[in-house]
Amino acid sequence: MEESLKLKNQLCFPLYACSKELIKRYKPLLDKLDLTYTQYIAMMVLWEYGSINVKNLGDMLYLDSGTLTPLLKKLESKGYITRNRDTADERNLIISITDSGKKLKNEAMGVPSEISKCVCLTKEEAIELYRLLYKVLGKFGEDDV
Amino acid sequence: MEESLKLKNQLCFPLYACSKELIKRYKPLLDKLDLTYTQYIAMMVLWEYGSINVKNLGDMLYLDSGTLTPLLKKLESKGYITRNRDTADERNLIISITDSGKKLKNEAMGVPSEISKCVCLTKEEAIELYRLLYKVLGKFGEDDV
DNA sequence: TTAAATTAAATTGTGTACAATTGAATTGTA
DNA sequence: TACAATTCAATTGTACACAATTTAATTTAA
Repeated sequence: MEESLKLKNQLCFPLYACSKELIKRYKPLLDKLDLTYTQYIAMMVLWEYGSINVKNLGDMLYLDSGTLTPLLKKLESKGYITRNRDTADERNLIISITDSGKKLKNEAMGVPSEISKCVCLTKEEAIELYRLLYKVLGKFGEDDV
Repeated sequence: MEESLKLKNQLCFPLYACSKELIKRYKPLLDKLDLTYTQYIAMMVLWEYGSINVKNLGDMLYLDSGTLTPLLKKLESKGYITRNRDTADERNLIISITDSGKKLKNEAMGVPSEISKCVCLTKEEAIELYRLLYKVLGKFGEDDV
């Protein structure tokens, strides 16, 4: 049989499966913070930068407004962020972290180390995997999709 | 600032982003076959095995019945598969490929090579990425989630 | 300087994903 | 052999994910 269309010969499939399975490992940890994985990566950007508009947040997370708009409204309803139009350019919506959102960071502090326990790679392998993923991602950034 | 919660220091994020971005590259190719990515990987299993029950298909694709049931009904409505209870054990639903589903394979033949053009890795890097992804996935298979 | 083009967020519609539950069929065991 | 436990697919409910479109604001160019 022709090999090229077999599941085991694809690169995308383990990428897709691995991503989903690892995200499942976040669930019990993030449940304690009342966050989903997507909400968590949005909060990570806000913990680092404090505020950002939806466009730039979307560029960072590889998500569009169709995904972010409802997600950010949910984070707003939880009290972790505020959503305000940029007075200098009313097209932009500026997302800012609240005090409550900042406090959440302390509770999230243990998450990365818990997750790293799920990944059975040597330090060197993890670094190589990281490098290869960003190499593939980098090429995508250059293309206009 | 504490580094551990920065987006750029996570392994899961590039995994998640890379998976999504690569799947986007499938879209124009799969649109021609009237398949989504998830439908495509289900068809790949059927092109190889001809028929399989939902449980085993789900184990292979890391998907549960909540995802597969509607997806398989859609593939059935397109005429690519049939869905029949196993007479030996009525709990099992057996998915079988139709002639129309088999013909679709010819049209899909060019997809893997088109996709490999999107991945700017050397042969050796692609092999290493594949190995690392399956190493991480393998560990998940051992755990009971 | 105003009409066309561009940009940003929101909206709409379709299709996953998955946790939790349900219900039917089968299996294990007292 | 009944009945409890298990297994499998389907269902329910929530949350993305993204293409395509819409609307409003801003920028560009004739």
